[in-house]
Amino acid sequence: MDDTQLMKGILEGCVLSVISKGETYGYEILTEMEKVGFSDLGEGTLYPVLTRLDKNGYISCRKAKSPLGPIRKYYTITETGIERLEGFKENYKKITDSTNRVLFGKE
Amino acid sequence: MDDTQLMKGILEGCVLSVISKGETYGYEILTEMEKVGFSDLGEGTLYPVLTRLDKNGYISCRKAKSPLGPIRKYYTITETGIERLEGFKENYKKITDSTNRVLFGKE
DNA sequence: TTTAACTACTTGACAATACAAAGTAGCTGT
DNA sequence: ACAGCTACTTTGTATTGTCAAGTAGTTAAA
Repeated sequence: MDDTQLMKGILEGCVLSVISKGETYGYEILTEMEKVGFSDLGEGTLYPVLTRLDKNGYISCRKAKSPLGPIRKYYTITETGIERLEGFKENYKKITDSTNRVLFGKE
Repeated sequence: MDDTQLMKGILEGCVLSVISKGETYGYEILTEMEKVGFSDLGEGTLYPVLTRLDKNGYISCRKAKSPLGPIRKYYTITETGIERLEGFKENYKKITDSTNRVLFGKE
């Protein structure tokens, strides 16, 4: 009924894209995502994505102390991650092209 | 790992959109969807969507004999379905706008 | 010093849904 | 009789976004 399903799969690509722009950590990604429009992205949504991306080898992780607050986990995109991101972008384009055609009749 | 997740939620909106253009039935929707680019959409994917849309009152159903093959179930969009489709379109735009911003840096 | 507010990450349970696979069944042409 | 097409059903599985609650460090106000 709600559109939470629309987020599926999209989120992973977006997070990977944010990380591809330079080393960053969870909390910062969270604010970055909010800035571009994913306004009510919860921590319980984001952090599992990071864990998954790490486990799949798309990003690598390093721990470091924060100047304020608890320890941070800094993430960097890997080679495989870059490939994955490219693949994702292509697929995303293909699917949204089809969708736009159906929804709005655009070419 | 694969991009099957990207379909989540999108499919429902697309199918609803196809039905909104005029009374139709499952098999025809399947070919229509393939025509616009959802090329390997299986029956086991589409039919549950139709059942769900019907159960939620977004479409209504009527059975009729087919000139060739077994009985067809013809679907029409309802008032609620039209509203749902409008809501979906808005939400879809919002999310893809955000996504495009992250992925391609577009405005 | 206690309290709140902010930073920062973790974990468990839950609901949705795309897809594969297999099955049922009617019709047509060879 | 059989293949091939039309047409819908059902069962099972894996993935993943979200909610809720918890842990924990820092700083500043009360």
